[in-house]
Order: sequence, then C-alpha cells, then structure tokens
Amino acid sequence: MDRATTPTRPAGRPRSSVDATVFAATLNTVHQLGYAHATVDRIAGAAGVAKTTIYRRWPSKGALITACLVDAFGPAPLTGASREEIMSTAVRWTAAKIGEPGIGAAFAGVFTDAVNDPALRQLLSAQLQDPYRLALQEALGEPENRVLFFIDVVVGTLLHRMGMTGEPMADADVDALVEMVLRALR
Amino acid sequence: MDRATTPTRPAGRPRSSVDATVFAATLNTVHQLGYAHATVDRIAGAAGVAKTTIYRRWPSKGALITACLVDAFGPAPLTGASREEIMSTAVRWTAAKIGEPGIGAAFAGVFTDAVNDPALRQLLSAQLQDPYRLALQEALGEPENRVLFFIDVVVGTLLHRMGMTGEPMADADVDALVEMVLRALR
DNA sequence: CGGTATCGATACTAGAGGTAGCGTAACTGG
DNA sequence: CCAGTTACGCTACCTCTAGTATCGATACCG
Repeated sequence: MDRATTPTRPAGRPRSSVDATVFAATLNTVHQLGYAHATVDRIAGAAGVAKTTIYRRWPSKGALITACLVDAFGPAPLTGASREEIMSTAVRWTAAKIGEPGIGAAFAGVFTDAVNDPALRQLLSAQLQDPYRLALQEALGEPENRVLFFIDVVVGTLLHRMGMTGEPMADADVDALVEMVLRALR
Repeated sequence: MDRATTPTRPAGRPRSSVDATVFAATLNTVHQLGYAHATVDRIAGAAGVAKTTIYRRWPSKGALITACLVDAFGPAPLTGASREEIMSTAVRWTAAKIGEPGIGAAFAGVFTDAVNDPALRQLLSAQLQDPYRLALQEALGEPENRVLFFIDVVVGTLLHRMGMTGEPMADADVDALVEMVLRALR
C-alpha cells in the first residue's frame, strides 16, 4: 500500500497504489456489462475500492475511462525497416488493441461522451490522439502523413465533423478524406 | 390534424401528423444541445407535444433518433455514368449528410447507445446499413465491393469490432480493412 | 504528538429514461 | 345521436446514474 517515493513527498497519507487495480476492474466491467452499464459504483466494487476514492483521483467517469485507455494502449510500437512497414505495424497494432476485451467498448463509450463534453473531448484528444500522431510523424519524418487511420478518421472525423460543437474540419481536409476513401474503395 | 386515409382506418382517434415536426425538433435540439442533453422532455417541448405521445410512437429515445435519421437520410442518390462516379456521388453525399446540423451528433449518439443495446443495434443496422449497402451493391453490380465507407467502416468496424457484444468481425474482414487503410495511407 | 491528506462508508442531490393513470378529444360504426 | 375505441396532454411517479458532502478512522511527515 505504498507508492513510489517522490523527492519531496507531500504531507498527509499517501495514496494507496490501486490505479492498476482500478484500471483492470474498469476494462473488465466495461467488457462484461458495456459502457453504459459499467457504472462507477460497479467499477469501484469490482476494484475493491470506495467510489469516493475513484472520484478523488479522476474527476469524472469519462476521465477515468480515458486514463484507463491511455494506460491500456501504452506507447505504440514504431518499428520496421521501411516507412510502409512502420505504418503497417502501427495500424495493425491499433486494430488489435481495439479488439482487446473492453478496450473497444470503452473507447466507443468515452468517444460519444466526448461529443457532448468539450473538456472531455480535449482530454481525449490530447491524451490519445496527439502523442500518437506526433510520435508517428517523428518516426516517419513526414508531418503531412495522415497516420493512424482509426484515430484520425474515427476520432478526427466524428469528433470534429460530427461533434458539431468543436471547430469544424476544413473543407479541404474533408475533400482529402473523401479522396482517400475513394482511393481505398477503388 | 388528419392523417393519410388508409383503406381500412383503424378504430379510435387517429394519430395527429406530427412525425415530421417531432423529427425536426429532434434534429434541432440535438444540434443545439448535443445528444446527451437533448432529453426526450426537451424534444417533446420543442415539438409542442407531450412526452407520452413520443413514447407511444417510438419505444425509446434510441428508436426515435434512429427513425429521425432514416427520415433525414432518405434514399441515397445512386446516379452516375460509371461505377466510380456512382461511388463518388454516394460517398460525398453521405459525408455531406453527416455534416448537416444535428445529423452527425445524432448519429454519433445513437451509435454508442447501440453499442450497449442489442435491440437498438439491430434496428440501427437494419434501418441504416443494410438497405443502403444493398442498393449500392445492386447499382454497382458487384456484391463484393465495400461501399459507403462511413457506414461500413464506422458502423461496421465500431459496432462489430468495438461493440464486443455482437458477433465479431471475421479475421479476413479485419485484414481486408487494414489493407484498405494502408492503401489509402500510402 | 500535531498536522495533513487519504481511506471506506453512508447519505444525499439532480437529472435522465421510461411508465401509469386520468380526463378529454377525435374518429367509426350502428 | 350514441357507444366503443384510440390518441392526446398532463401529472405524478419509479429506477438508475453521475457526482457531492460528511465523518470517523488511518497513514504518513516533522
């Protein structure tokens, strides 16, 4: 029940190290019951933790799920000999991750929550989208590449174009997206 | 306040023809407040209708939104001289539709509701996905074509692969999808 | 030992989807 | 004109969920 000793430990009782337990319980509960029925009460119960403890660490259910996803995804594997290989690995890895128990459902749930919540949208975008894209851009050396299709198209298109409340996608981006789709369908 | 006279009109007071009004109020409310804050109470109020009237016609909020989307989308324009032209028209039309006020947000909302509700998922799939895909397949003459990217990839991938509760996508389909993505990114 | 922050537990508020019951209105058939 | 039937608006209600407040106990620091 101890935590990593920081240089200057803050006063008071330190937090018990149950983050990993809560994350596991979250994915488990979402996997078994779906996002909507995975209530914070149930997640807390599954983790053997009080609900108030969860709300002390994460400000909302959406923030909890987002943190859980960030933890579950971890850093993307950016390996491969060629540029094409790197992209292939990353995309396949993303698809596989999304298919893991609970992750897909959690993502879909928090995703739509984010549509209605600007703060959560920003959090989700910052936590999931940007580091990923930046890392891949760095690995590929070409910032104009549209990588990580699931993130860019699903989150990008849906959040920006469907979200309505956020800043809209530029028409040029929409056109580029449509062209990309058509090329894939050809 | 009358309705189209059916061959044998059922007994009792006929329903007032407010479906279109309710649909308009629904899109309007979703557009202004987002899916989550567009409560059935508020939609009913905006339509000048009692909430009970809405629940007499549609069994749930999800069913209402789905019906509203079906009404808003209408039949897809399947015109064009070449196969490529037909696909281009359909995809662009879909993208434009999704960008219309309220439609995107409504779709995103009902979509995630469907992830947690098998009945709604089936309804959404039957109402939006299948007729669309079938009509395009017919127009294009090649059933193996993966058309309507937004529907197939967004609904297909997310519902099937992320939904978890539904039947999973076949590995071959996932592979095909990944290949498609890679081709688009190349 | 005093100060401080976390812990579990309980109780609570506000808002949402959805249902039940009621008196009234609109139609059909006799 | 009247009985039967169904939709209407209205109100009250139930259940569930996110999120908050409070409290005594606990674990750590100086």
